[in-house]
Amino acid sequence: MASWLMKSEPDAFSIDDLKARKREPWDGVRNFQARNYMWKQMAVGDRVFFYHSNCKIPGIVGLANVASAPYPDPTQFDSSSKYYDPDSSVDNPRWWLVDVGFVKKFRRVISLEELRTHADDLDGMILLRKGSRLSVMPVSEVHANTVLSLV
DNA sequence: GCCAACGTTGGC
DNA sequence: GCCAACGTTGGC
Repeated sequence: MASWLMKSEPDAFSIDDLKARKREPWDGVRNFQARNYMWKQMAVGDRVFFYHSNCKIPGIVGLANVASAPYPDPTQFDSSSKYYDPDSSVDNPRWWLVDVGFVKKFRRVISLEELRTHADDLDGMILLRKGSRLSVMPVSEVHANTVLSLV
């Protein structure tokens, strides 16, 4: 089972929202690398670390899982959506997503600041790389276990 | 709100 | 194919 980290701005969609909704299509991703992870590499049941970005205390706030096979992001075909992509077509969709399912909310936030204090164990973690802006990224087994040990 | 870092676009 | 310009991300 692979592990992933997916970022969300809590003002837009938080771990509490996922808890309430149980499951959510991860729409709106418009970055090719992030899309490729969802499209080509994720498998149903994979672990997902849910990360709150662009907020007071950025950090990992809980666990989710990959709850569906990849399918075309419907928002790309919706001209009223801010994620509408006129260059995409139903026959040849450009953007793919998976559904994400709620697993658990951590009792506390494993903040970015805290993660940085474990630089030895988390060496090479994409999230911690300078300038990293990926919103969907793989997490190695070692890094995943380190994060879980902090919870 | 600032701004560094990055991805994407488009002119050439 | 280069690269400047632009828009976005996201920590601070």
